[in-house]
Amino acid sequence: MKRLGSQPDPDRRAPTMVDVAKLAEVSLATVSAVINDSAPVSADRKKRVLDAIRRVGYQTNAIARSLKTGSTKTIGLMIADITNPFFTAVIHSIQEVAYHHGYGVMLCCSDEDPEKERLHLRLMSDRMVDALIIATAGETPPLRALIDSRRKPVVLIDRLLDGVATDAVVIDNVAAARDAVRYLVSLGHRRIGLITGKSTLSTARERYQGYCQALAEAGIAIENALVGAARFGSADGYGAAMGLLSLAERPTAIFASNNLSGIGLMRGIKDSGLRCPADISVACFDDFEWADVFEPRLTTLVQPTRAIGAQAMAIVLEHLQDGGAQRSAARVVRMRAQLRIRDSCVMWPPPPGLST
Amino acid sequence: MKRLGSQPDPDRRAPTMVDVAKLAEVSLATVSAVINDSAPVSADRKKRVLDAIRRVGYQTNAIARSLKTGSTKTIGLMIADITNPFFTAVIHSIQEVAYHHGYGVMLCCSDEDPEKERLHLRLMSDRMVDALIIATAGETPPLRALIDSRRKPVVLIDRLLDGVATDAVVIDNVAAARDAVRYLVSLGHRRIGLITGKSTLSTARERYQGYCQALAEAGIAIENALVGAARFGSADGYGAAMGLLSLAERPTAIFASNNLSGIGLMRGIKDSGLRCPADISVACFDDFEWADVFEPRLTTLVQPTRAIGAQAMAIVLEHLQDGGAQRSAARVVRMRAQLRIRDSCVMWPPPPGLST
DNA sequence: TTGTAGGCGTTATCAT
DNA sequence: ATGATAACGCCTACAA
Repeated sequence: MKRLGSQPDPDRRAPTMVDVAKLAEVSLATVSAVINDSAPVSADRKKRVLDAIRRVGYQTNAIARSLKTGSTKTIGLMIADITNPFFTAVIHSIQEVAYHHGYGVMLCCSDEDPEKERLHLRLMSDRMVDALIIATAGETPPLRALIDSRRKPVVLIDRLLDGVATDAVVIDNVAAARDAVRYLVSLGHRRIGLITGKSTLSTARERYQGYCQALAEAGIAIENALVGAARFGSADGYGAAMGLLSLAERPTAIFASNNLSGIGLMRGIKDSGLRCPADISVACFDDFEWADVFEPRLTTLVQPTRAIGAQAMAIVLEHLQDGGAQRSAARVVRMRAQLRIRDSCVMWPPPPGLST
Repeated sequence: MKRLGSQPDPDRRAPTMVDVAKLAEVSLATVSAVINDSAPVSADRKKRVLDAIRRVGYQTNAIARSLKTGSTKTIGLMIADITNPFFTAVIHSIQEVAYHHGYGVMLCCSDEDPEKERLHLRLMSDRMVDALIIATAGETPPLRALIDSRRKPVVLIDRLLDGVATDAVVIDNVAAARDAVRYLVSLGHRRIGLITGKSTLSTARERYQGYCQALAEAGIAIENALVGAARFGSADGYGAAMGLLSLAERPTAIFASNNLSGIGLMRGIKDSGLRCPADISVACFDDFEWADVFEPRLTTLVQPTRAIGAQAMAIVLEHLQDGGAQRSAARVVRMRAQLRIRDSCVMWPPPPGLST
């Protein structure tokens, strides 16, 4: 079937610099010079070029430019779980400063699956992103190879990788978890449960460490039965919570070491017919918009999401501007999370005469 | 300062096809043929090429490929508010199917700002994305121009644009809002408040319409005082809620027409010393993971986020595969949202003898 | 089956 | 100040 001549041509070639050059009656080099302001051009010709650009509707072809310059002006962002408001906030911040500096962001979600991460890494690498910011789902050989090749800046966020020489921005997880558990202890709790994440994740390990430290300080022995393994997902969190809650000697407080497991925990408490905080106190990692609008208002550890993203981008930009100058030793920036005390933790044992 | 010879070369050139060809002692064309499987190659030479690829660590340079083929295999995704779990879920779904078909996703957040949207549009357009999926912050001339140029597929999601000839996938907002308000009416409510979004957004307008329809059906006059204007943000929602709640004759139920304004509403109720649902019933648009783990469990309108994303990508892929065949008339796919009844709405007036 | 050569749209180096 | 012209890395007729 023939194409109808009258319809708005769906696929005419996009105008290029040569179209502009022809119309303006100047050389290609001149057009390039005015576009990039890379060489002096007489006012007269400059105006002609600018006019021509407008007339033909010329737009830079960033692909061609990238091929020539070797820079795509886009950074790759790999996130383990885009469903998690913590990451969402970080993405937002990264995308904002990236754009502000003329960079685009290519997003990939590994869904906490190292295999998917591997594949996505390849996709972004092929597309020649200038740098990568990664919240990894767990180390893979290709990731390590990528970092070791030192061909492009890689900055890790949120999760660290052991013995990998690259920059990173994370929070002080042991201090954060310690703060939360210390607080629980200060309220009188002695049987404090923990819901952890996969031990392949540095965050999970560090938070576990913080939990142990706080307990040790208080002279409380750690009981394995009180730490429930989940994988930073709400379904897992639920399972772990149910385990903890059905213990013969139930914990009086539980610390959920990320926000999704916090959901699972709250759901578990509800399904067990228990009430928070009357029957059990809860603190959890990561703050979110809803944390204070329902009952109980949740006590959380709030992470500086905006700063994490901004810092990661700052490091990336620094590398990109140094143009691959010999980078100094890998540096890991540690930020602090802050305990936001609300209503989900109460004294234990409950003071007499307190209504539920 | 000289570069030290011993350090791991930070910026050696990435290997290209010619490096592979040399090592394998074949021609460039042969290498290309095996990489793209675009022509028959003898087993012997194929093996040599594959080996060489591995040995030099060759990776396709998608930029160069794109320049030649005219396709970047990446789709641009513009989202109005990445902080909103609804969009987050849609992004997730889009990115998943995109990846599954070998496409990358370039993400931009307009933050509900048409001006930012304009700028980001340009950024993605320059980078030659193959298609665009847009949850627009409001129409701008460049967006309309982009669509009218018909140079690349554009599919709108969530929000429609008046009189714009392009595909879209949205939900039936009037039906959804009508369902929610009908439900409130069926519970006995007559003074039902509404928190709307910016009237430049089709979703806000349609949801308002649904609200009006349900009221009309029930023979209830609509009172302007009962509809609070917000802009789909939680702070605005809070303001609007406070207005509604301080009315001399307070509504007995409020419908928040998106999730962020729902937060604001719940916060407002709390700050007013009111309780939900005892003092006031609440229903709101968009479901989210936390909606049922706190008190009260929220009654919401759940959107088929996964399907929305998948459908949008399906349309995009269809266009991309047709290779710009004359596309039929713009088609808008309407999906249904579903009312999920939980505990935040109760009968009015309250039956006697009901404890709070 | 394999190789040669031209071009995708830019940028950048060189003469002029 | 301006204009040819050669890359950038890949794909693809076309020729051998």
